[in-house]
Amino acid sequence: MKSKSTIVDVAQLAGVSIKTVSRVINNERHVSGEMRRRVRAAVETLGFEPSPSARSVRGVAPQRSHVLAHFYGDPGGIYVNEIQLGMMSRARAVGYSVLVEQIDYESPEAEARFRGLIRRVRFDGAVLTAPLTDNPMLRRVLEDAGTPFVAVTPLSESPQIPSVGMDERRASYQLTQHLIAFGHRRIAYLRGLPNHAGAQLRFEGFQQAMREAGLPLDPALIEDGEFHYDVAIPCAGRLLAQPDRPTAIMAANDEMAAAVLKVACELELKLPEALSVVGFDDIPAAEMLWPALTTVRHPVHKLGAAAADLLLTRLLRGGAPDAWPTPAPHLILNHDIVLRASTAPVLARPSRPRLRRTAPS
Amino acid sequence: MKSKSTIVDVAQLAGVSIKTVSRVINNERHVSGEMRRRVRAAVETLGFEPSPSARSVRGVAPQRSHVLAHFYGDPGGIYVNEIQLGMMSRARAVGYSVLVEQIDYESPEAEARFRGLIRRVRFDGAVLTAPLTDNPMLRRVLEDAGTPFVAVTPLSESPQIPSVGMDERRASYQLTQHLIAFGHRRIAYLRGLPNHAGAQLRFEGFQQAMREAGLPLDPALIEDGEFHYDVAIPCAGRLLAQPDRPTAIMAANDEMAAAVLKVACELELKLPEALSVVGFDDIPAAEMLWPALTTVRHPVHKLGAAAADLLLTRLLRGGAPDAWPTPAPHLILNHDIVLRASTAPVLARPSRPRLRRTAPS
DNA sequence: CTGAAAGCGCTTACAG
DNA sequence: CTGAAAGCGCTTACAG
Repeated sequence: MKSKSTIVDVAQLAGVSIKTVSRVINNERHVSGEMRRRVRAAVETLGFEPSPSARSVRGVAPQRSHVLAHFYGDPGGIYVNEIQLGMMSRARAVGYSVLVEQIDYESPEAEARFRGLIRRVRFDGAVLTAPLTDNPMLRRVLEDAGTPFVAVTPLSESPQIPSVGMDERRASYQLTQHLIAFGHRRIAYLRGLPNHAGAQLRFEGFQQAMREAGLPLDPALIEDGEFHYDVAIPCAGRLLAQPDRPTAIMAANDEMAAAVLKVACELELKLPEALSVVGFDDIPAAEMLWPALTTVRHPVHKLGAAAADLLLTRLLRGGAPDAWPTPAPHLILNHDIVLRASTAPVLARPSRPRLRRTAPS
Repeated sequence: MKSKSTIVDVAQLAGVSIKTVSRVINNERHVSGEMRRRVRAAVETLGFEPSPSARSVRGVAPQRSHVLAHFYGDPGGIYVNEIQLGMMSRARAVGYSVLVEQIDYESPEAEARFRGLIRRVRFDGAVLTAPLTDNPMLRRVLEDAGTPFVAVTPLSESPQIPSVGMDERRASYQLTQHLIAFGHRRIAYLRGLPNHAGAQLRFEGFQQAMREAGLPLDPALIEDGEFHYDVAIPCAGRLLAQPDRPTAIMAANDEMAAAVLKVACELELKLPEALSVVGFDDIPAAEMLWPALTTVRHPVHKLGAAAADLLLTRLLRGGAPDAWPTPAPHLILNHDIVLRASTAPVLARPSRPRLRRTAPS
């Protein structure tokens, strides 16, 4: 209800031409201090705000929306929120905001929806997180629109697309070594969903550490927990029901590790002496669990910030909105191994009578 | 890189005037089927898309952004994400997107920032969550801008502002009754931050149930955990170190309840026999804890959806973007009490020798 | 350094 | 039902 005045009003009040007003508004050079001052004053008293629409009718850069989008695939939970917070931490400093959108990437109408979205709400750049990062449709649509984007993924999938991630394989390798150093030899593994690039890398890190230590990879000790608590519960049950049960269980994420702890508590195992458990990510619950979970701190917040940084430096570079350098930057952020109470040296277990063998499922 | 064609191109191809094209685009009446068909065909072949900027230079409705904003104050975590998901579930069906912004409401430059935000990124409506809901500055700025907003809060703070919430007092009351029904008489309470409207209501519900049961409110059994896990740890420690320690502890949220469980596990109390614990909210960790936490399911997702609904029905009503009805709607959504393993009937405890009294801190 | 003119792509009156 | 004209608020050439 405020901005009713136009450039003409300002020009009249300042006693100059509208062109001069335009020059001042756009901070062009070749304006005398006197003129500039007069125009500024007029703008102030009238509370004049240039109409964005009118400005962009004519050529002019397609007008920045000052919005960065975050697209993600699965419900995501805390992970999504941390990425956003990381993005915001950088965005707000330069006057940008963050828009979030869950993409139903498997739906047949996904492309039409997404094209509609990109036309309707203008955003200057986008961050994609797994499992969206390797979706060809999204890439194509974003490229068509000339919207730069950054992938949050451990894999540098394309030299054209910048990405940020952590070394998931190495982290998993280190965590496995930690268990091995504690004397564990029968170590079980709970895998995640294969559509997440990290799932494969984490498993590889585990395998590598086991191999290097000369430890066997018993297929009976590998389960697929799909990254979900509920799915991991029966997996943990099977693992711990084995006659020669593992002394340690490594889960590809904290949710599944939580499932292992739950089952172990229900079996009244004494933790961590009777069973060491490790997870991955360091979700808020990790510390709250009993015992507190040893895990890898996934620098999710930093990943969001780094992705936003990449986008913003390109967007704010002024000129050349052209393209990323080739090869596009691929950032690997540091992680921490968080040692808590859920891991302990393996105990020399008194040999016990073999239980009846459970049928493999 | 697509939409290069203008209304003139379309008019030429279709062999009509630009005015006719304009009419078809805007679905005006008084256009013959023939004309309409020809124009449609031309639009199709040219891939014509009217320029939003050009349309809005002239009068025309200020142009909807099709964006709903969610403003929140504290980091928020999973709560924030659930609100967003709820909002999205309604927004996407009608072509709206969700923008999120954390507001540093205590900063002195908050107002300037917020005014900048509201001018820069256009959003058609906003959802505010605690502790932002009763912030006068935000309200004023939004009202100045004529942007409708809905508060997510258990309190109907103003007849002008629509809100959605749950009956936090009643839920807390019910949960306390559950403990009392299990025979608990010494029930401790962990309070939350007073800047959250729910904190007070939850405490009132607890007090009411205690009073009605004729149970005393021992000040030594009330601690302030500030809704945070870390802060609640020492509180729980003090509570459980008392010579005549409580048989049940009620926490104003799940995070604090998790802290109680952690301390209890460390003291090697047998749960839930030796101590019943309840929380509030039903965060994802609630189920993962040992023992699984009895709590109130806060319908956060539904609150987000309901808030978005309120906004969208007003925005989509077409005409009259005027105002909310008076009094503005105040929706109370149902909650569930989730009974899990962390509560059990009180055990007749063998009287034990009094420990040395710990000094009140 | 300053300004009068033309034009951006579309819509609003106003005629037919 | 259709169209030629004028105009939205601003910017881009082009002169002074």
